[in-house]
Amino acid sequence: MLRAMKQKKTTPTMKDVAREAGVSLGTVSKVMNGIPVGESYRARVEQAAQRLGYLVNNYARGLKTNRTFCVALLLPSLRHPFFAALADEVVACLTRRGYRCILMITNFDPEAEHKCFRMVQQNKADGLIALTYSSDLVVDESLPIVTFDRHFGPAIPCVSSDNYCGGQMAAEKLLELGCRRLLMLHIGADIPGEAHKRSAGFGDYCRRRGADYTPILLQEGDTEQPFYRYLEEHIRDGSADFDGIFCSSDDVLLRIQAFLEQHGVSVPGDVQLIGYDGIPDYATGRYVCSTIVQPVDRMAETAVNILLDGGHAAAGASICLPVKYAWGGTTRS
Amino acid sequence: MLRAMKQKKTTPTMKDVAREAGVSLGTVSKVMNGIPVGESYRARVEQAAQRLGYLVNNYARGLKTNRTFCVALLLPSLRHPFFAALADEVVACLTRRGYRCILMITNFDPEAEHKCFRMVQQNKADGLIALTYSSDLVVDESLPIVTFDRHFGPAIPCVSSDNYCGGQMAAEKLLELGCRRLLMLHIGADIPGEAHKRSAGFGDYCRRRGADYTPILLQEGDTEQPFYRYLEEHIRDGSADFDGIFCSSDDVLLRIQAFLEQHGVSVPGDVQLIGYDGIPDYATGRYVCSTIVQPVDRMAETAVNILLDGGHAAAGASICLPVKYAWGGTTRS
DNA sequence: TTGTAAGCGTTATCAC
DNA sequence: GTGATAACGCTTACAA
Repeated sequence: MLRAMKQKKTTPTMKDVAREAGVSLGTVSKVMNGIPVGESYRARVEQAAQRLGYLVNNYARGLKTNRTFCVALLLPSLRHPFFAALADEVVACLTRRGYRCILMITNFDPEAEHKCFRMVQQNKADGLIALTYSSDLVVDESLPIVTFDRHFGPAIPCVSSDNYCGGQMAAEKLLELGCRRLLMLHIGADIPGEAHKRSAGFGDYCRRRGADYTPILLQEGDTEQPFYRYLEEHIRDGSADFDGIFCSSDDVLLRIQAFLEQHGVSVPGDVQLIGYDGIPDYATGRYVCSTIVQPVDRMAETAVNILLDGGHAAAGASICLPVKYAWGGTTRS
Repeated sequence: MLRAMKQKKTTPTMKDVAREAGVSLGTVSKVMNGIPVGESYRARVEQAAQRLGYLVNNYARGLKTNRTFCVALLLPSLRHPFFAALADEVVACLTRRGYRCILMITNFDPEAEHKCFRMVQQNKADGLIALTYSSDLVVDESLPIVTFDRHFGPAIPCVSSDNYCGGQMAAEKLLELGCRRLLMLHIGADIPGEAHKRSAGFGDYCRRRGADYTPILLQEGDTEQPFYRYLEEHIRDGSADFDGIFCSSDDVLLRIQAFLEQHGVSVPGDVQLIGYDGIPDYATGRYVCSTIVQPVDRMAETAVNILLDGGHAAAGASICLPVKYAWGGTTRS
């Protein structure tokens, strides 16, 4: 197989296919786009394309059509399994629908978030799915956006798990399991989003049932020190003033659990714990603690569907997806 | 604020900026690309761009220049923290260098991988970073590629942690900690990549030291049943025939540990365990087990650098980055 | 230096 | 139904 002269390393274009197939440019375009065309023509074009290894150039197409089949996903990090799972599912949904995903990681940095917004527009992504903590999301109105857990005004749909209901479920479960003095440990309660509804649901339920409960609310970015201080002050010789705790997320729970056990309090013997998120452990596939499970897959799918189908029609729609309680060892069964 | 007639929702183009600034198209282009231009012109163009909220259209630019500042990342999944961490770091590196990242998830499906390769070319990504299990990677020669852990011929650079050395370190450590009858549990040993060197290093070290060791090698995709069967057969009344195990990854270790404890064998009291990967637990920030730590950040950075700078120069370069041992509770300290 | 114009690879609007 | 042809928004010789 001699190939003496270095082929000009130029990928084949529609023009090449047209020449190869002996048809015109427009015809090739039609074939590539599934637009009806004479059967014999279609065959010749497809063969020619095959022979040449032709693939349509998405950049050229995007320039013409203003559709890039590309959606940007903005997340704070991938180090947290909840975010990772979300990304995994979003990419899967987008792929199924023939879209690509540009992944952007902000590390919780508002400036990085703004840079990303700019990049998204510049890159002509067809839409943006964002889970962000910055309070001001400034981006062109014409760009379809869907957020997770965060409200940016009525024009921007937000999908989340049913945090309020989840909070209620946690309270209900703890009471049902015999807890009488409840604690609620919430970090990130200042964010004007969905997540703070977890504590609202929990509190409302307790109040309605006349249950004894103490909320400790911390701001996003705070240290969890106040939690530990409180626990310390309310534990005497391995016996605690409380017997049930609802934590605003599983990772908080895990740290609290370690702290309790370290102080001679047994879980779930003395104190029962329920968290929020419900991402299975990667090694065992089991939940790491008793928890309110967010339907990550449905959240991802819903976000993608709203973004792609809803257009601006679904604007203002705030979707809460149902959660469920799952046992994971930190409550009695 | 009256805005009776719906503005034509068209984003400003260079032409608009040129008109607004009273200069020519080419001048605007030069300004946007940092090419020297009269100071007064530059100022006027920049102001005009600002006023109009102009951003250069990357798709049009890419069409002209054949550079998209976009790199594709191909991973099997994001549900495994090692992959997630890798993705996190790769995106961070790319972002620092002004690149975007198209994330593709294959779920270990070879067909999905092939689809992705096609997409990458079609999308005119500037390069591809891939961690794949399919044995035949078919993709245009002109597309720069870097792999993790996997050799695809001399033309494609591969970055990995120093698996061989890691295997040796594990053996050395276990012997140093007093283990005398070692076990090596490896899954995925059939893949012609880097990871199988973990067991090679372990085995070689044991042999050189005349240490007693038993390897159990499983293929990728196999069930881990043979591991458990072996363990079962070699445990009598909570005492085991072995006192040290090297697992090919942390998640295998975690399952083995659970199994042992379930059978009355204490870790690290009776048996000490060392894994591979070393991704910290997201809740505590600590390693979930004693392990050989892969330098995820350096691996990501190296891959990105080779891809972006090395061009085809670094072709064939196989980079092994140094690992380290870290204690995580499954060995004696 | 700055302006002009020819493409880059598509799609879409026309006459044919 | 098929084939020219004019955009799409930009870069880049090249001319002024």
